Amino acid sequence: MERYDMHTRRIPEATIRRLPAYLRALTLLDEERITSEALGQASGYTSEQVRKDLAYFGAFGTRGVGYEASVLAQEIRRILQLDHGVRAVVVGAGRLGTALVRHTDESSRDVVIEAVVDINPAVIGQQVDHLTVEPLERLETLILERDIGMGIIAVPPSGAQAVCDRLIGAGIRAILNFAPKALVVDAPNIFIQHIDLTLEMQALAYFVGSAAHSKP
Amino acid sequence: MERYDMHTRRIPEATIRRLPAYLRALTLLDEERITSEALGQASGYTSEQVRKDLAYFGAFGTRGVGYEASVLAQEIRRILQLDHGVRAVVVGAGRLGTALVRHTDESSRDVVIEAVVDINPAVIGQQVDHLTVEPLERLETLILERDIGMGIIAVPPSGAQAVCDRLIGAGIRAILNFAPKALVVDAPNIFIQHIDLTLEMQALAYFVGSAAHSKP
DNA sequence: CTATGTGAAGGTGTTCACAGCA
DNA sequence: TGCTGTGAACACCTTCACATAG
Repeated sequence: MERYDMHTRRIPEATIRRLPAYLRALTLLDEERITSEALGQASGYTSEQVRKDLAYFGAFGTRGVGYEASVLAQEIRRILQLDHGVRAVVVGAGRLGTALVRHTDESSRDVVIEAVVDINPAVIGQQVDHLTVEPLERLETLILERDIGMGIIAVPPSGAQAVCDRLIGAGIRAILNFAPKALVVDAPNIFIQHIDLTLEMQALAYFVGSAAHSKP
Repeated sequence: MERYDMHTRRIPEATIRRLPAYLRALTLLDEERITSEALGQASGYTSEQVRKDLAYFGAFGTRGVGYEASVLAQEIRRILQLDHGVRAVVVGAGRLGTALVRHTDESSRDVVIEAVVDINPAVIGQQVDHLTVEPLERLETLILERDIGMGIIAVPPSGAQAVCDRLIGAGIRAILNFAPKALVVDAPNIFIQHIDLTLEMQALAYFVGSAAHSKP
């Protein structure tokens, strides 16, 4: 018999995906206290969603008042594991890979890119921001040595599956894939997020003609 | 009284978002005929999803056989409006904006970037691939003259809302937003897709600890 | 009297299971 | 017989409505 109570239940993925938006809104607003209404407004969701999402993790708010921003932010960081430094490796130091390294250096210090690797001898040894491009062979070693938990795939589609397999083999369980390729994974408990610009734009094309509303 | 029949109903957004993946798989596989099973495999979805998605638009398949690839691909192009050229404008010619122009030039000729604009006089007039960066003031003119239906926002968060408002004012109904900012839209029938790297990575951090499966 | 926390209701999307047709 | 097309069942998510606590 399963429990379906609010607090013992597995957290919905949709909730997890909204938490970072709440965290950013809290930081930008920089208020001491905030209501679910204001937080929703700032992050692009409804007040009910905000309250329900937060309630999965306990009762952080004060009825009639709202939430204490600093407490809430720290709570969200804890839930997302951002409080104990998540380290990532970027595979592929092409245009996209280098752009990612530079991007994450200037925003979000919560997920830190610890290494960049590439298969091309011409780019190995080159400097990308504060990092030196290392050879692909060293992937597993780097993951082990630097306790890396997240892999970011920024290689051409032909190489993506092999990289994915090696990341999983090395113990990585969270992958962000920018290669325009559907990755096959048979291991359990691996979470892959795909970001595919071409697919996004083609889907958007549909709405150029017949459009509907959307949330962030 | 509303109709809930398969074929008169509004197409689910989830379906629309999978169609581009099917289209790519069809192109890559380059077979004459294909089953829902094979198509699902190649695009990362189940055969039932493939069949149900396609069935919204009619019965393209042959029972006991499968689908004719070329017919199916053309059907999907038509549904997504990719058959009559969707044109887009990129706002912001920074690192991300220029990367987008270059990216879409080399893949996907289905959505064509027709113009790049920026507010910074230092970059106006510069060449990005085959395009010349034009001044932001010309945004509305360009959209009108070149019949542009899609806007891509690649400006810093502080300027994103203003750009969004102008795009909508100029008649754009489909927007791809790369600015790390929740955009507020009150006009109806506007579709906005957000791509926010920082939020994606922070959400992924959650799964570094407790992971679950995912689909492309 | 305000804003949270949460059951209940309503929607949307996915999976199952099989009827129906080549 | 094999694979499509599709109701029905199920799971997930969002919205509503309100009891509840400060």
